[in-house]
Amino acid sequence: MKLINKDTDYAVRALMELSSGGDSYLSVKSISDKQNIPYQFLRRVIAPLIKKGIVKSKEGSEGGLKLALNPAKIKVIDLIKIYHKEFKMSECMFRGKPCCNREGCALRREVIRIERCVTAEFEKMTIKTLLQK
Amino acid sequence: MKLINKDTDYAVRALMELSSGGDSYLSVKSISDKQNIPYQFLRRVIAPLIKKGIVKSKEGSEGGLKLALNPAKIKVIDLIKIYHKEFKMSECMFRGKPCCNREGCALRREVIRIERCVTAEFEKMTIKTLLQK
DNA sequence: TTAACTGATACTAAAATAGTATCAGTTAAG
DNA sequence: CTTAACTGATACTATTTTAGTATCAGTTAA
Repeated sequence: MKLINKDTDYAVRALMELSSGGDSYLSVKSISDKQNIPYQFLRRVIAPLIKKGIVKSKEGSEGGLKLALNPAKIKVIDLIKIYHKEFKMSECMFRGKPCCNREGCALRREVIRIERCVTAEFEKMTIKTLLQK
Repeated sequence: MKLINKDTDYAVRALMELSSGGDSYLSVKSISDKQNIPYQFLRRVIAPLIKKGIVKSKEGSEGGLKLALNPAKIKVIDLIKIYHKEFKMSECMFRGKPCCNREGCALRREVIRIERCVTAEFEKMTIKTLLQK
């Protein structure tokens, strides 16, 4: 029943940390220390952000991370989608099989409506808007 | 990432079935057949509904279930709460320990706001409103 | 008496979630 | 030219949640 899992939570916090880091490279270690995030976990969380071009990395000593995008361009909905694969609260699926009741399901139609509203909220939410609060 | 789990889904469908059953007792077996719900699972799902006074049961042969409340009085939010214990999408907890970042967490504040909106929607939704769609 | 029911609960399996460990390769500085 | 401080990649474990099954007991109408 959680909209946000640890991956998304840690990603958001790391990105907020990077936002305040200016143009210099910050090491994953320093972020994990400051934000109290398990180091190895954070490294795994950050990997897809680098692949997606949200974060830039520099290898080697004195290396680290910095933002590749403006904080205003980094939407929370995109982060959620990265760590959930499919952002679908109404996906009545289990072991690949869609629920047999799908088509006529009144509850499902309502959940889809609510989901659209939640998605819209996370669409508006960016690292920048979070920093402003 | 699901707002509704199988327990809630099955409970809603069983309650809709009971709504159209008038004042007679319907057996769990007949509901599970009609709605394609695993029988033993459905029995376990229904147990708390009986305890909470949402459904009335009659034991023995020719026994079964019927609604104890008007469909308009049965809120989906209450069902969700029954099967999730705590309806809290923003509960940054793991193994009983609250996340150390709780107080200053901008993301959490926003998720709480969104949660209030989702809760309000499920508060308005009843078995009756679902039957009308 | 028995078949059709509910009450209660213990069990298993799979998936999601959270966290750890370890291999390798890169780079700046001494 | 070595070494310490980094990232890249991935394999592993543990815990919790979710979904489903099995079984023993008691109740009641025919």
